[in-house]
Amino acid sequence: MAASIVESGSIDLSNALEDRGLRRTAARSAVTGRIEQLNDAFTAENLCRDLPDVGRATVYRTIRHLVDAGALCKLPILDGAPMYSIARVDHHHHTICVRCGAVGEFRHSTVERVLRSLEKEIDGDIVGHRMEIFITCRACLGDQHAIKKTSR
Amino acid sequence: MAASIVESGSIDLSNALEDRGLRRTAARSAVTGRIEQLNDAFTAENLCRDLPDVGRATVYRTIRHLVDAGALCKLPILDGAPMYSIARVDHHHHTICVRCGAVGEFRHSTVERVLRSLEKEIDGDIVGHRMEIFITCRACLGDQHAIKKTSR
DNA sequence: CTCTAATTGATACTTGATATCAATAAATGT
DNA sequence: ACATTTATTGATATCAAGTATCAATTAGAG
Ligand SMILES: [Zn+2]
Ligand SMILES: [Zn+2]
Ligand SMILES: [Zn+2]
Ligand SMILES: [Zn+2]
Repeated sequence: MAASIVESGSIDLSNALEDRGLRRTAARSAVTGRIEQLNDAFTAENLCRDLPDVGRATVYRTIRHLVDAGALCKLPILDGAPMYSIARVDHHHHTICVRCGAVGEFRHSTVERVLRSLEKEIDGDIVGHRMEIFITCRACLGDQHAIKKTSR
Repeated sequence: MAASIVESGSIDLSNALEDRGLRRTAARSAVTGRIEQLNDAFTAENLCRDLPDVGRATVYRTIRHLVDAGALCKLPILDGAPMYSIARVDHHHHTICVRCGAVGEFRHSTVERVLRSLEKEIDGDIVGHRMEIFITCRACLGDQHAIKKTSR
Protein backbone atom coordinates (compact mmCIF):
# COMPACT_ATOMS: atom_id res chain seq x y z
CA MET A 1 0.00 0.00 0.00
CA ALA A 2 2.54 2.60 1.12
CA ALA A 3 4.88 3.50 -1.72
CA SER A 4 8.63 3.09 -1.36
CA ILE A 5 10.38 5.78 0.61
CA VAL A 6 13.93 6.90 -0.23
CA GLU A 7 16.46 8.28 2.24
CA SER A 8 15.33 11.88 1.81
CA GLY A 9 11.92 10.85 3.01
CA SER A 10 10.27 11.41 -0.35
CA ILE A 11 8.62 8.78 -2.45
CA ASP A 12 10.62 7.19 -5.26
CA LEU A 13 8.66 8.18 -8.31
CA SER A 14 9.45 5.20 -10.52
CA ASN A 15 8.46 2.84 -7.75
CA ALA A 16 5.31 4.80 -7.16
CA LEU A 17 4.32 4.09 -10.75
CA GLU A 18 5.31 0.45 -10.54
CA ASP A 19 3.29 0.10 -7.35
CA ARG A 20 0.26 1.06 -9.40
CA GLY A 21 0.87 -1.74 -11.87
CA LEU A 22 2.31 0.52 -14.57
CA ARG A 23 5.17 -0.63 -16.74
CA ARG A 24 8.66 0.77 -16.40
CA THR A 25 9.35 2.49 -19.71
CA ALA A 26 11.99 4.82 -21.10
CA ALA A 27 9.56 7.70 -21.42
CA ARG A 28 8.34 7.36 -17.84
CA SER A 29 11.89 7.11 -16.51
CA ALA A 30 12.78 10.28 -18.38
CA VAL A 31 9.88 12.09 -16.74
CA THR A 32 10.44 10.82 -13.20
CA GLY A 33 14.19 11.32 -13.54
CA ARG A 34 13.76 14.91 -14.58
CA ILE A 35 11.32 15.63 -11.78
CA GLU A 36 13.72 14.19 -9.20
CA GLN A 37 16.53 16.26 -10.66
CA LEU A 38 14.51 19.45 -10.21
CA ASN A 39 14.49 20.79 -6.72
CA ASP A 40 11.60 23.14 -7.22
CA ALA A 41 8.00 22.84 -8.17
CA PHE A 42 7.35 22.73 -11.91
CA THR A 43 4.58 22.92 -14.46
CA ALA A 44 3.71 20.32 -17.06
CA GLU A 45 4.98 22.67 -19.75
CA ASN A 46 8.31 22.96 -17.94
CA LEU A 47 8.76 19.22 -18.25
CA CYS A 48 7.70 19.20 -21.89
CA ARG A 49 10.35 21.81 -22.67
CA ASP A 50 12.99 19.92 -20.69
CA LEU A 51 12.14 16.62 -22.35
CA PRO A 52 11.59 17.36 -26.04
CA ASP A 53 11.92 13.67 -26.90
CA VAL A 54 8.99 12.67 -24.71
CA GLY A 55 5.59 13.33 -26.19
CA ARG A 56 3.38 15.92 -24.52
CA ALA A 57 0.63 13.39 -23.98
CA THR A 58 3.01 11.09 -22.15
CA VAL A 59 4.30 13.89 -19.94
CA TYR A 60 0.76 14.83 -18.96
CA ARG A 61 -0.26 11.21 -18.48
CA THR A 62 2.73 10.45 -16.28
CA ILE A 63 2.10 13.49 -14.13
CA ARG A 64 -1.49 12.40 -13.72
CA HIS A 65 -0.40 8.93 -12.60
CA LEU A 66 2.02 10.42 -10.09
CA VAL A 67 -0.65 12.69 -8.65
CA ASP A 68 -3.06 9.78 -8.42
CA ALA A 69 -0.36 7.80 -6.64
CA GLY A 70 0.07 10.62 -4.12
CA ALA A 71 3.70 11.05 -5.13
CA LEU A 72 3.13 14.55 -6.51
CA CYS A 73 1.06 17.41 -5.13
CA LYS A 74 -0.92 19.43 -7.63
CA LEU A 75 -1.06 23.07 -6.64
CA PRO A 76 -3.71 25.15 -8.32
CA ILE A 77 -2.28 28.55 -9.12
CA LEU A 78 -4.73 31.44 -9.32
CA ASP A 79 -3.83 32.26 -12.90
CA GLY A 80 -2.28 29.80 -15.25
CA ALA A 81 -1.14 26.22 -15.15
CA PRO A 82 -0.99 24.28 -11.89
CA MET A 83 2.38 23.55 -10.36
CA TYR A 84 3.51 20.18 -9.12
CA SER A 85 5.85 19.35 -6.29
CA ILE A 86 7.12 16.09 -4.91
CA ALA A 87 5.16 15.03 -1.83
CA ARG A 88 7.94 14.68 0.71
CA VAL A 89 5.90 14.00 3.80
CA ASP A 90 2.56 12.43 4.27
CA HIS A 91 0.21 15.25 5.02
CA HIS A 92 1.32 18.81 4.63
CA HIS A 93 0.51 22.22 3.25
CA HIS A 94 2.47 24.53 0.98
CA THR A 95 4.17 27.86 0.94
CA ILE A 96 4.40 29.55 -2.43
CA CYS A 97 6.71 32.48 -3.05
CA VAL A 98 4.76 35.15 -4.90
CA ARG A 99 7.94 36.52 -6.45
CA CYS A 100 9.83 33.45 -7.68
CA GLY A 101 7.24 30.68 -7.43
CA ALA A 102 9.35 28.53 -5.10
CA VAL A 103 7.22 25.99 -3.27
CA GLY A 104 7.90 24.76 0.26
CA GLU A 105 6.10 22.44 2.62
CA PHE A 106 5.03 22.81 6.20
CA ARG A 107 3.24 20.73 8.73
CA HIS A 108 1.37 22.21 11.62
CA SER A 109 -0.80 20.24 13.94
CA THR A 110 -2.88 23.32 14.69
CA VAL A 111 -4.19 23.35 11.16
CA GLU A 112 -5.66 19.94 11.72
CA ARG A 113 -6.99 20.99 15.11
CA VAL A 114 -8.74 23.94 13.49
CA LEU A 115 -10.49 21.50 11.21
CA ARG A 116 -11.80 19.43 14.05
CA SER A 117 -13.14 22.50 15.80
CA LEU A 118 -14.82 23.65 12.60
CA GLU A 119 -16.65 20.36 12.25
CA LYS A 120 -19.51 21.66 14.40
CA GLU A 121 -19.74 24.91 12.51
CA ILE A 122 -19.77 23.49 9.01
CA ASP A 123 -22.97 22.29 7.41
CA GLY A 124 -21.84 18.93 6.09
CA ASP A 125 -19.11 16.30 6.37
CA ILE A 126 -15.50 17.39 5.99
CA VAL A 127 -13.78 15.21 3.41
CA GLY A 128 -10.56 17.17 2.85
CA HIS A 129 -8.87 20.51 2.96
CA ARG A 130 -6.15 22.60 1.41
CA MET A 131 -4.12 25.48 2.73
CA GLU A 132 -1.49 27.58 1.04
CA ILE A 133 0.56 30.34 2.52
CA PHE A 134 1.85 32.95 0.12
CA ILE A 135 5.25 34.29 1.04
CA THR A 136 8.17 36.29 -0.18
CA CYS A 137 10.92 33.73 0.30
CA ARG A 138 14.26 34.37 1.98
CA ALA A 139 16.08 34.36 -1.35
CA CYS A 140 13.71 36.93 -2.86
CA LEU A 141 13.85 39.13 0.22
CA GLY A 142 17.59 39.38 -0.22
CA ASP A 143 17.53 39.89 -3.95
CA GLN A 144 15.77 42.94 -5.33
CA HIS A 145 16.45 41.75 -8.86
CA ALA A 146 14.74 38.39 -8.63
CA ILE A 147 12.98 37.31 -11.80
CA LYS A 148 10.01 34.95 -11.94
CA LYS A 149 11.56 31.55 -12.58
CA THR A 150 8.48 30.27 -14.32
CA SER A 151 8.92 32.31 -17.47
CA ARG A 152 5.76 32.65 -19.50
CA MET B 1 -12.33 53.08 0.20
CA ALA B 2 -14.70 50.44 1.57
CA ALA B 3 -17.30 49.48 -1.02
CA SER B 4 -20.98 49.88 -0.31
CA ILE B 5 -22.58 47.23 1.86
CA VAL B 6 -26.17 46.09 1.36
CA GLU B 7 -28.46 44.73 4.08
CA SER B 8 -27.33 41.14 3.58
CA GLY B 9 -23.81 42.19 4.45
CA SER B 10 -22.47 41.60 0.94
CA ILE B 11 -21.04 44.21 -1.32
CA ASP B 12 -23.30 45.76 -3.95
CA LEU B 13 -21.65 44.73 -7.16
CA SER B 14 -22.66 47.68 -9.33
CA ASN B 15 -21.42 50.07 -6.70
CA ALA B 16 -18.21 48.13 -6.40
CA LEU B 17 -17.58 48.77 -10.09
CA GLU B 18 -18.56 52.43 -9.84
CA ASP B 19 -16.24 52.84 -6.86
CA ARG B 20 -13.41 51.84 -9.18
CA GLY B 21 -14.28 54.61 -11.64
CA LEU B 22 -15.97 52.30 -14.14
CA ARG B 23 -19.04 53.40 -16.05
CA ARG B 24 -22.48 52.00 -15.30
CA THR B 25 -23.50 50.24 -18.51
CA ALA B 26 -26.26 47.89 -19.58
CA ALA B 27 -23.87 44.99 -20.11
CA ARG B 28 -22.30 45.38 -16.69
CA SER B 29 -25.68 45.66 -15.01
CA ALA B 30 -26.76 42.47 -16.72
CA VAL B 31 -23.70 40.68 -15.36
CA THR B 32 -23.90 42.00 -11.81
CA GLY B 33 -27.65 41.50 -11.76
CA ARG B 34 -27.33 37.89 -12.77
CA ILE B 35 -24.62 37.22 -10.21
CA GLU B 36 -26.75 38.70 -7.44
CA GLN B 37 -29.69 36.61 -8.58
CA LEU B 38 -27.61 33.42 -8.28
CA ASN B 39 -27.24 32.14 -4.78
CA ASP B 40 -24.41 29.78 -5.54
CA ALA B 41 -20.91 30.07 -6.84
CA PHE B 42 -20.65 30.12 -10.61
CA THR B 43 -18.16 29.89 -13.44
CA ALA B 44 -17.56 32.44 -16.16
CA GLU B 45 -19.09 30.05 -18.66
CA ASN B 46 -22.25 29.78 -16.54
CA LEU B 47 -22.72 33.51 -16.85
CA CYS B 48 -22.05 33.49 -20.58
CA ARG B 49 -24.75 30.86 -21.03
CA ASP B 50 -27.19 32.78 -18.83
CA LEU B 51 -26.52 36.04 -20.64
CA PRO B 52 -26.34 35.25 -24.33
CA ASP B 53 -26.75 38.92 -25.23
CA VAL B 54 -23.62 39.96 -23.38
CA GLY B 55 -20.37 39.27 -25.18
CA ARG B 56 -18.02 36.73 -23.69
CA ALA B 57 -15.22 39.26 -23.47
CA THR B 58 -17.42 41.58 -21.45
CA VAL B 59 -18.46 38.83 -19.08
CA TYR B 60 -14.85 37.89 -18.45
CA ARG B 61 -13.78 41.52 -18.13
CA THR B 62 -16.54 42.32 -15.66
CA ILE B 63 -15.69 39.32 -13.52
CA ARG B 64 -12.07 40.41 -13.48
CA HIS B 65 -13.06 43.91 -12.34
CA LEU B 66 -15.20 42.46 -9.56
CA VAL B 67 -12.40 40.22 -8.35
CA ASP B 68 -9.98 43.15 -8.44
CA ALA B 69 -12.51 45.14 -6.43
CA GLY B 70 -12.68 42.38 -3.83
CA ALA B 71 -16.38 41.90 -4.46
CA LEU B 72 -15.93 38.39 -5.80
CA CYS B 73 -13.70 35.55 -4.60
CA LYS B 74 -11.99 33.51 -7.26
CA LEU B 75 -11.73 29.88 -6.24
CA PRO B 76 -9.26 27.77 -8.14
CA ILE B 77 -10.77 24.37 -8.70
CA LEU B 78 -8.35 21.48 -9.11
CA ASP B 79 -9.60 20.62 -12.57
CA GLY B 80 -11.37 23.02 -14.81
CA ALA B 81 -12.51 26.60 -14.67
CA PRO B 82 -12.35 28.59 -11.43
CA MET B 83 -15.54 29.34 -9.58
CA TYR B 84 -16.54 32.72 -8.28
CA SER B 85 -18.59 33.59 -5.24
CA ILE B 86 -19.74 36.88 -3.80
CA ALA B 87 -17.48 37.99 -0.96
CA ARG B 88 -19.99 38.37 1.85
CA VAL B 89 -17.65 39.10 4.70
CA ASP B 90 -14.31 40.75 4.79
CA HIS B 91 -11.85 37.96 5.40
CA HIS B 92 -12.94 34.39 5.15
CA HIS B 93 -12.25 30.96 3.75
CA HIS B 94 -14.38 28.59 1.74
CA THR B 95 -16.09 25.27 1.93
CA ILE B 96 -16.63 23.50 -1.36
CA CYS B 97 -18.98 20.55 -1.71
CA VAL B 98 -17.21 17.85 -3.69
CA ARG B 99 -20.50 16.44 -4.91
CA CYS B 100 -22.52 19.46 -6.01
CA GLY B 101 -19.94 22.25 -6.05
CA ALA B 102 -21.82 24.44 -3.58
CA VAL B 103 -19.54 27.03 -2.01
CA GLY B 104 -19.88 28.34 1.55
CA GLU B 105 -17.89 30.72 3.68
CA PHE B 106 -16.47 30.42 7.14
CA ARG B 107 -14.43 32.54 9.45
CA HIS B 108 -12.30 31.14 12.18
CA SER B 109 -9.91 33.17 14.24
CA THR B 110 -7.77 30.11 14.88
CA VAL B 111 -6.78 30.00 11.23
CA GLU B 112 -5.27 33.44 11.61
CA ARG B 113 -3.63 32.41 14.85
CA VAL B 114 -2.04 29.43 13.11
CA LEU B 115 -0.51 31.82 10.63
CA ARG B 116 1.07 33.93 13.31
CA SER B 117 2.55 30.89 14.97
CA LEU B 118 3.93 29.70 11.64
CA GLU B 119 5.72 32.96 11.06
CA LYS B 120 8.79 31.71 12.95
CA GLU B 121 8.82 28.41 11.13
CA ILE B 122 8.52 29.77 7.60
CA ASP B 123 11.56 30.92 5.71
CA GLY B 124 10.31 34.25 4.41
CA ASP B 125 7.61 36.90 4.88
CA ILE B 126 3.98 35.80 4.86
CA VAL B 127 2.02 37.94 2.41
CA GLY B 128 -1.23 35.99 2.20
CA HIS B 129 -2.91 32.65 2.54
CA ARG B 130 -5.78 30.55 1.31
CA MET B 131 -7.67 27.69 2.86
CA GLU B 132 -10.43 25.55 1.49
CA ILE B 133 -12.35 22.82 3.22
CA PHE B 134 -13.84 20.16 1.01
CA ILE B 135 -17.14 18.82 2.26
CA THR B 136 -20.16 16.80 1.36
CA CYS B 137 -22.84 19.36 2.05
CA ARG B 138 -26.00 18.75 4.06
CA ALA B 139 -28.13 18.67 0.92
CA CYS B 140 -25.90 16.09 -0.75
CA LEU B 141 -25.74 13.94 2.37
CA GLY B 142 -29.51 13.69 2.30
CA ASP B 143 -29.80 13.14 -1.40
CA GLN B 144 -28.20 10.05 -2.89
CA HIS B 145 -29.24 11.16 -6.36
CA ALA B 146 -27.55 14.55 -6.35
CA ILE B 147 -26.17 15.59 -9.70
CA LYS B 148 -23.27 17.97 -10.17
CA LYS B 149 -24.88 21.37 -10.61
CA THR B 150 -22.00 22.63 -12.67
CA SER B 151 -22.83 20.66 -15.78
CA ARG B 152 -19.94 20.36 -18.18
C1' DC C 1 11.46 -15.77 -29.17
C1' DT C 2 6.47 -15.13 -29.44
C1' DC C 3 2.52 -13.18 -28.20
C1' DT C 4 -0.44 -9.88 -26.10
C1' DA C 5 -1.65 -5.97 -23.91
C1' DA C 6 0.20 -1.61 -22.46
C1' DT C 7 2.34 2.39 -24.00
C1' DT C 8 3.73 5.98 -27.02
C1' DG C 9 3.41 10.26 -29.53
C1' DA C 10 1.92 12.90 -33.77
C1' DT C 11 -2.12 15.09 -34.67
C1' DA C 12 -6.50 16.98 -34.08
C1' DC C 13 -9.48 18.75 -30.99
C1' DT C 14 -11.60 20.95 -26.72
C1' DT C 15 -11.91 24.29 -23.32
C1' DG C 16 -11.00 28.52 -20.95
C1' DA C 17 -9.53 32.87 -21.58
C1' DT C 18 -7.32 37.02 -23.78
C1' DA C 19 -6.02 40.43 -27.75
C1' DT C 20 -7.69 43.23 -31.54
C1' DC C 21 -10.21 46.85 -33.13
C1' DA C 22 -14.13 49.10 -35.55
C1' DA C 23 -18.58 50.42 -33.93
C1' DT C 24 -21.23 52.15 -30.06
C1' DA C 25 -22.52 54.44 -25.92
C1' DA C 26 -21.50 57.15 -21.65
C1' DA C 27 -20.11 61.20 -19.50
C1' DT C 28 -18.69 66.03 -19.84
C1' DG C 29 -18.76 70.72 -21.31
C1' DT C 30 -21.18 74.32 -24.17
C1' DA D 1 -29.81 69.69 -27.00
C1' DC D 2 -25.58 68.97 -29.26
C1' DA D 3 -20.79 68.13 -30.04
C1' DT D 4 -16.64 66.14 -28.22
C1' DT D 5 -14.04 62.91 -25.89
C1' DT D 6 -13.16 58.68 -23.93
C1' DA D 7 -14.66 54.26 -22.19
C1' DT D 8 -16.94 50.24 -23.47
C1' DT D 9 -18.60 46.65 -26.30
C1' DG D 10 -18.52 42.33 -28.79
C1' DA D 11 -17.44 39.68 -33.15
C1' DT D 12 -13.52 37.52 -34.35
C1' DA D 13 -9.03 35.72 -34.10
C1' DT D 14 -5.83 33.91 -31.26
C1' DC D 15 -3.63 31.76 -27.38
C1' DA D 16 -2.87 28.31 -23.70
C1' DA D 17 -3.52 24.15 -21.23
C1' DG D 18 -4.86 19.85 -21.63
C1' DT D 19 -7.33 15.62 -23.68
C1' DA D 20 -8.93 12.14 -27.38
C1' DT D 21 -7.59 9.32 -31.19
C1' DC D 22 -5.26 5.69 -33.01
C1' DA D 23 -1.59 3.40 -35.75
C1' DA D 24 3.02 2.07 -34.57
C1' DT D 25 6.01 0.52 -31.00
C1' DT D 26 7.58 -1.84 -26.86
C1' DA D 27 7.48 -4.14 -22.27
C1' DG D 28 6.77 -8.10 -19.95
C1' DA D 29 4.86 -12.82 -19.51
C1' DG D 30 5.26 -17.35 -21.03
ZN1 LIG E 1 3.13 18.98 -1.16
ZN1 LIG F 1 11.08 33.58 -3.85
ZN1 LIG G 1 -23.43 19.41 -2.07
ZN1 LIG H 1 -7.71 33.69 6.96
